Amino acid sequence: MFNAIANIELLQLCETSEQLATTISGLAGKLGFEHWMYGLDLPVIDDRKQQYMLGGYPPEWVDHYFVSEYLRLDPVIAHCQAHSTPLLWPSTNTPPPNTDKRNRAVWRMFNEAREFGLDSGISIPVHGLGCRWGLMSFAAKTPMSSQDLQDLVPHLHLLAHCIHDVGRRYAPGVAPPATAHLTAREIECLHWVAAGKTSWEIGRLLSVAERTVVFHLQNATQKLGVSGRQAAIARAIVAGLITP
Amino acid sequence: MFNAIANIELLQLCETSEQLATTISGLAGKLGFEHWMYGLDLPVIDDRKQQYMLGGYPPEWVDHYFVSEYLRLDPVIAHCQAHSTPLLWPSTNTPPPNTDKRNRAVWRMFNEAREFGLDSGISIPVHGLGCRWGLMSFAAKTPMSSQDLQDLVPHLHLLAHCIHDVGRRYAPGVAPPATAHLTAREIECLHWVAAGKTSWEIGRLLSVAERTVVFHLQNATQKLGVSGRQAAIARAIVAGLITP
DNA sequence: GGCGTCCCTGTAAGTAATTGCAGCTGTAAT
DNA sequence: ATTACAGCTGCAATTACTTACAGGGACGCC
Repeated sequence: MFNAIANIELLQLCETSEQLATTISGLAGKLGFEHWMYGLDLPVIDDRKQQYMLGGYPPEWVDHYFVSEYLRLDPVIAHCQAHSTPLLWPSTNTPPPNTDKRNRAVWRMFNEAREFGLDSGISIPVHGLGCRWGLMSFAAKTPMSSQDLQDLVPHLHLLAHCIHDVGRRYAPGVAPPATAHLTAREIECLHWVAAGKTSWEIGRLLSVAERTVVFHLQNATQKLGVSGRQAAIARAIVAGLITP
Repeated sequence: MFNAIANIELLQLCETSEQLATTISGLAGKLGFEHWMYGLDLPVIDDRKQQYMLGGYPPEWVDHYFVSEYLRLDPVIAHCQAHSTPLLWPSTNTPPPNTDKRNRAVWRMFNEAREFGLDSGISIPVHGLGCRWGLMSFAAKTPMSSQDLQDLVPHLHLLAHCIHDVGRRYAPGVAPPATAHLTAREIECLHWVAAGKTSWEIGRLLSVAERTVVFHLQNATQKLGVSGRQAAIARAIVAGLITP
């Protein structure tokens, strides 16, 4: 029904954001979804500044979403940040959960979404190099059968990740990580410095002079193309050189 | 053929590493794969120290892999670190690529793997919260048809991510991020400090006194439960609070 | 009103990082 | 054998961060 490999190749061919959006719309439509959205670098603090978004929901819903500060409430966001598994949106027939204040707000949010033309839906977390994360959502205007939706899950999940692999190329910010070739010692020093150790302490740990640690960190900082130990830590982490 | 939701639930029920391994073996076997491996926190520098591995290949192959320092050569590793899409291992009938030195080494590696009982295979990158990444591989002793393998891709991809969601709970290291509630100002300051700015510069950017920036960073550091600005940066990044 | 939280600011002493200088060893490749 | 590079070390001056003292203003909530 759905050739994954062919789709990957189709997506890889896209050379602009617009081309990608058109291709995704075609694929999503074929699967029965009128709306889709790809979001990357979603901010924890609620402003629409540095995030990258593709595709879209009805503009009225997006506006309503932001003015209502749903970003902090939305369980989809929370799930996608912390998990890797797809999340099916609550369906209409689910009864409202018990009398928790937050739960009722969430319930209201999904009901409002339906009024804006977002009925059945699924969101897939996408995580990638450099601590970047985002999500890919598919939504249908009319209810879909639970069985149909479940059959689609694996394909949508794979599709989302293929889109992610292409889409993040066009997201602004985050310069190409340019995996600099750091030596083992440099990585070691960065690792400890990211753990909060001072140069002197690292010297003890590695059985070298404090000066030597400074030296390695200096070299690492230069290779990473940044200024300052702190920026070096950030770069090393997003480049996947250290895992603190 | 394969109920994704049921599998997720099956995996979520696992309460130990061993239980998880047994469940995965069952699922992988049902799909025709004798071997599978889940690896997390793969080190860039080649030692088997802090990584977490589940399942396994023939021990002889693993030993050979490490003594040959294939970790640096393996294209699967490189792909999984930088991408989110599955990678099918080169099949037997693929002719050896042109006369590149590295390519020939890679070719030799895959051929050796076949001799150890790893014929057809697929690797799926898994990325998750906190810059952790790893991969999930499935391998069959006997060649599988290209078509069969392609049909399985979406299911294996989803399965890998479900496994990842459960498996990383048992990986050592990395304490639960414990998403501390930082204020907007604190996050803002952390963001700039991760970019290499000094307190004074951030003060200019935010139009506040240098002292105030120090104050916010102090609070943030305390909330993150670490000591030192550098450790705070690392924590904030892996917790997804900032994206530098 | 009282309480909590966030935001803001000052002084001052102590500690750590940054940057410049100069020099040493060992190993691996050409 | 020369070159290149990784690893190692010392001294010194400047800049930046850490910590502990102390304080005020604005807002929302019960």
